[in-house]
Amino acid sequence: MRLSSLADYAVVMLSAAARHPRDARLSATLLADETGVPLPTAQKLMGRLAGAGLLESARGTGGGFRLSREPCSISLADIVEAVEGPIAMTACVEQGKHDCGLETACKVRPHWSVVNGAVKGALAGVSLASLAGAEL
Amino acid sequence: MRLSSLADYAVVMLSAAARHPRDARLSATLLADETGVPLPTAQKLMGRLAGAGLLESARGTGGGFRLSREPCSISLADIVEAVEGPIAMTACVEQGKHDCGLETACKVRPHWSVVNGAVKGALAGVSLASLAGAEL
DNA sequence: CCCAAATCGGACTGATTCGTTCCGATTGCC
DNA sequence: GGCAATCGGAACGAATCAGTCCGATTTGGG
Repeated sequence: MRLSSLADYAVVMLSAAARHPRDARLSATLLADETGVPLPTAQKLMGRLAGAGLLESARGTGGGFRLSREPCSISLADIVEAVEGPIAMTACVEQGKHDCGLETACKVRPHWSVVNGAVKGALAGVSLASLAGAEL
Repeated sequence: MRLSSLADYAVVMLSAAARHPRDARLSATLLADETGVPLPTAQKLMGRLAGAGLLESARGTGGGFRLSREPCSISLADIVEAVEGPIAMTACVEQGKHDCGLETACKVRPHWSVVNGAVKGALAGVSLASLAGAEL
């Protein structure tokens, strides 16, 4: 029931990125400096976020990253899913894995769907804009 | 963002236990049979749940486990915390660990408290009684 | 009163995942 | 055309997790 620290770092780095002008090129080095995340880890993270479609990357001198969407339309759920994979608290809520081998008619499974939805909703309700912008 | 399978098993086993008479002695072997959880793993889990105070244990012949509270007053949050430790999505929401080394004035932390509370609430809202009892 | 069966409790091992680090590939500038 | 800067993927070490086993303790019968 804990978030991986990679996901935690990703949230911090993206919120830092959202505080920059929308069309600026941010290098991994710059964001690592601003946030305090170790550089190699930051590089890995930026790459993964770009692969997930949250960032656009450009190589070469003067390259870097740029948010591919507006901060208000990027949620915590998006970030977490980009880094950790689909949000599925148990194996049985993940599609295509209904063979948990336990009770054939599992009375618990329907409840997990509800809980999973609630958790996902809590994460989806917080946008990157609100993280970057402001005091609580 | 995923629950450990130990926690998943624990929920299944406790919901099975809740379907038995309140004062019956349940052995780890019995519950393992009913749920399909491997016996050694079930033993380990029951011990941990007893240590957390959710179960009362009795040794010797005819011993076993018994719920220490009414099913309606045991929530998913209780079970998850018993198996996985405190529900804290990030390190900074856990008390006594405010030295994350990142930004001194972290703009993200207050939001994590909110999200953490929402997740915890979602888990606390489902009681063991509703898990054991009924169809959705 | 002693013995034996049954059950809990904790220690050990193997595996998977996580976190980190490093080096090669690609691009733009001089 | 060479050089510097930056992304991209591959490899390594550490920690946690899942699973297994054996010893400690208690009850019940002989």
